[in-house]
Amino acid sequence: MADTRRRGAELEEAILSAAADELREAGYPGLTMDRVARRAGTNKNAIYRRWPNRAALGLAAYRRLASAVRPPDTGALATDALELLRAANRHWSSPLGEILRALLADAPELMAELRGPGNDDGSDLWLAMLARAVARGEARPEALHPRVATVPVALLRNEYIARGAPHVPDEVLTEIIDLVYLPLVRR
Amino acid sequence: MADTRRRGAELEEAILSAAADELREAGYPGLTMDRVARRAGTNKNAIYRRWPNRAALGLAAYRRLASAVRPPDTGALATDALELLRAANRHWSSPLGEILRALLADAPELMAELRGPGNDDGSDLWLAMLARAVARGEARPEALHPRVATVPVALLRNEYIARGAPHVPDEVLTEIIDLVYLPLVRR
DNA sequence: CTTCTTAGGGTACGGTCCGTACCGTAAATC
DNA sequence: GATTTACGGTACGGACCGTACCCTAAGAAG
Repeated sequence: MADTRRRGAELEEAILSAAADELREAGYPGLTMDRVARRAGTNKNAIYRRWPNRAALGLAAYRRLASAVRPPDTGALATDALELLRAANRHWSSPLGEILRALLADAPELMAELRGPGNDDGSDLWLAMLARAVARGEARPEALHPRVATVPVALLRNEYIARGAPHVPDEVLTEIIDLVYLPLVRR
Repeated sequence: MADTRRRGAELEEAILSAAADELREAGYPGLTMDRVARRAGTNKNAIYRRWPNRAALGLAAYRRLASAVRPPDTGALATDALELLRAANRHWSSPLGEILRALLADAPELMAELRGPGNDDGSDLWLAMLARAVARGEARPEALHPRVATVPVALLRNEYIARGAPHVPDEVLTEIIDLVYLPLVRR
C-alpha cells in the first residue's frame, strides 16, 4: 500500500487548513477535534502533539483567517475616525468577528498574545490617524496616547460584549465619534 | 416513610440556594445541573421544570449573590468618578465578577435582561453623579448622556474582556479618569 | 372522605465532546 | 540495514447536558 504518510510541516499545514475550514463553516462551537482530525485526514494524536487544547488550535486557525485592516486617510479627523470604527464594526459583526468573540470568551488568557507586539488590536492605526490630525492642528497633542486614541474601539467592543449584540448599528458608531471621540481629542 | 416532599416555592428556593452555593464555591464552570440537584436534595427534573438550561439557572443564582452599589458623593467630580470606577473594579475583580464574566461569555443574549429597566449596569449612577457635577458647574451639560456618562465603565469592562486580565490595577483606573473622562466631560 | 391531577424523586440513558492511551507501521536518521 | 521518531487507527474514560420513564406524595376536586 502506498501509504504516502505526511509528516512535520506538511501535516501541520493540513491540520491548520482543516481547522480554518471548520471555523469558517461552523464557527468556533463547530470546531471539534474529531472533525478537524477527520477533515485533515489524520487523527487527534497529531493535533495534540502540536496544540495543547482546542482553544489553542482555534486561535491558530483564526489567525490565518484574519486579515489586516488598511488605514483610511480622508484628510479629516471625523471621517477618518468613523471609517476606522466602521472597519472594526464590520470585522466584529462578520462571521469572523463571531469567532473572535467566542474565542475570547472561551480562552481570554490566550487572547493576550493577539495583543502583543506587532498587534492586531489596531492601536497603531488609531495613533497614526490621530497623529495626522494633530499635525493638521485638528487634535490636541495630549490626546496622542494609546488609552485615549483607542477609546472608540474599546467602546465598540464593549457594545458587543456587554450587550451580546450580533450587530451594532451605524448610529451607535456616529454617536461614539460625535459625542465622545471628537469632544475628547479636539483642541 | 415520612417523605415530607417539598413543592413549589419552597423547592424553588432550595434549588436556587443550592445553585448560589455552588456558584460561590466553584464558580460558573463548577455549576453543574447534577451537583445542584444533589445539593438541593432533588433531581434535575425539578430544575428543568423551572429553568430551560444551565445558563438561565446560573443567571438566576448570580442575581441573588450580587448586591447593589451605593453611589459615592464626595463633592468633586474627579473623586466621585474614581470612586465609582473603583467600585466597579472591585466587583469585576471579585469572585463574583469572574462569575459574571463567565456568564456573559456563555450566554450573552441572556445578559441583556440584566441591563433592562431597573438595571444594574449602573448608568443611572453615573448620570446622577454627573448631574451633580453639572449643577456645580464642573461638567458640560452636553455630557449628560448615557453614552458619555458611562465611558469609564465601558473602558474598564473592555480592559477585563479584551485582555482577559483577572485584575485591573488602580493606575489604569486613574488613567481612564484623568486622561479620558475628565477631559471629556469638563467644560 | 375518595378520586383525580399535578409535581417531586429516583434513576437511567442517549449524545457530544475532550483529552489520553495503545499498537502497529511508514518515514526519517544513523 | 538497524533504530528512532512521528503518523494513523481506534478505543476508551470521563464530564456534562438535556430527556424519558416510572412510581409516589401533596394538594385539589368532587
